[in-house]
Amino acid sequence: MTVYRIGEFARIGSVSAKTLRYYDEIGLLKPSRTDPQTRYRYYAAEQLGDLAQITTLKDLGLSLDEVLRLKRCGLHRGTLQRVRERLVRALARAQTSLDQLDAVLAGKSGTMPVVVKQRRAVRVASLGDMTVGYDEVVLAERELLGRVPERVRGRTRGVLWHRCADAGVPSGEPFIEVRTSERVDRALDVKELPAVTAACAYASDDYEAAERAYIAIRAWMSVRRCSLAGPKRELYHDRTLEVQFPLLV
Amino acid sequence: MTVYRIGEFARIGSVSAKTLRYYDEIGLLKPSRTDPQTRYRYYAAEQLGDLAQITTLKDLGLSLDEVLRLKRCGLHRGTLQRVRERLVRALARAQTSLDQLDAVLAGKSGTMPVVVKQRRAVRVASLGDMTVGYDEVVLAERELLGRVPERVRGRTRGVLWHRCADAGVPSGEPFIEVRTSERVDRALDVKELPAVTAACAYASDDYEAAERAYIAIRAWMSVRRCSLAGPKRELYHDRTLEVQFPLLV
DNA sequence: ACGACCTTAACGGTGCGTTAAAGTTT
DNA sequence: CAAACTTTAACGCACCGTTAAGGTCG
Repeated sequence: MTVYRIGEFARIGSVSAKTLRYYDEIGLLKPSRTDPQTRYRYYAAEQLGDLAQITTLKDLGLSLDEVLRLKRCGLHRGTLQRVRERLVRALARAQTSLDQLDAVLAGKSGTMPVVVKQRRAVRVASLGDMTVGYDEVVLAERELLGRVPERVRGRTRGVLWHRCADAGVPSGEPFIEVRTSERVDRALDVKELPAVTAACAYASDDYEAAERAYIAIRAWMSVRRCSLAGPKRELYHDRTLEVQFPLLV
Repeated sequence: MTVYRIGEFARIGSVSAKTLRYYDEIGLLKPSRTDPQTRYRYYAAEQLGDLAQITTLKDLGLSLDEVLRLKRCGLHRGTLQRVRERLVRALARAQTSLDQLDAVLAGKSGTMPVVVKQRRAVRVASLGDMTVGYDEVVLAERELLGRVPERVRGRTRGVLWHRCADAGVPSGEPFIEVRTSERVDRALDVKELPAVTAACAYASDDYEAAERAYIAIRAWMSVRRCSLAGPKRELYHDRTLEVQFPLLV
């Protein structure tokens, strides 16, 4: 019986000696014999197959821990299915990232960052659904602020756009967060802004920047091939505007 | 000017407070103000855009270090190209891994592990090109061994298959590694086995196992859509057989 | 006896998550 | 005053790469 010391076995198996020591340590691949005197590890040729098994599974994206469990329990169908799902997700992610990046490289660098965020539901007060021009929305905002005293306000406020400027007369509904514990002016409409997954971009509080944010999100969505799931939102964080496009899950 | 403490800024930006502290620590995103007394971090709303920038780049697969460099040097074309290449590779890898896994899930689990290895060039001696039947190869091996004394031999030996059994009469050429420093029987053919990238599988030294290894590699190659680049090799590691199919880069 | 090998031990790197103990703000 | 926040510090994670200081093999 020929045996191999760690270095040669590593060369044949195309891994490092350190890797083999590590696999020994975690019980993934024990040398067929270890000299108790010198602690030298000796491997048998048959273990090349085991090592190949490990490296292929690892290359498929399994963690060493999963490989270990598979080794103990036999090749389990369910585990492989889970791995498959991970791979599918990784594939999709890589694909959209690539499309995304290509869009950035193609469009002359004028793009703004777009991020996906989960937003929780928020209890808000508004003047009720209203169709108005752009300027009227600004006035409505002011009126709303006047009707909601400081101690009732949350920190979130903004506008729900039921219809955008590009579809004729814009229709916006200013809102402001209110604390759940507080009573509010009965003339106001109090409702729950539903939780959403949204594509978001940030802009300083001028018209041009906001326009660029809208363009960026639309471009982003066309690359991702996803569609709108509700009225767009604008949120004011101090003087910074957060534009949100709700997405279908 | 409204300012945000780390917790709220983190919630708005959809990251953890710990992440923000880390970004501060590595100089990626410093809070607009830090109270020197309490060391509390205070963020400004405008920084939401910077944070979004960071998270999008990170989601594209850049390391924080790369994001940092981009921030310092401006969005550099070359860097984005490198990222693109990484993404393309990741995509290809995920795709083939998935195909690979699906093949395993489809074929009734009888598959053997196949791994890709780089093999260095090896100086070998052989009896020269020969067309022979399977049994004759075994005899030729014995003769070759007889002609190469122990002290000249390397550890690698095996057979080059110039033509396989499935293409009529098999044609194999046994070889054995020889040390570069030594002279060899002048009747023998001494040459360099070129370095290759090969798909490898391991089998115990019986005919059936070897056959399964061949089948496994062929299936693997058809999934990967890659083709053969030279004669197949069989290497003996003690009583274990390593089957190698050289691949086009 | 020499060089090429092997051993253990310890630190490093990524990008934070997760306590823990203590101070701050509302 | 208590609750909800913040701070630093330190360890942990996966998977080894990389020294360093010392024994072993051919």
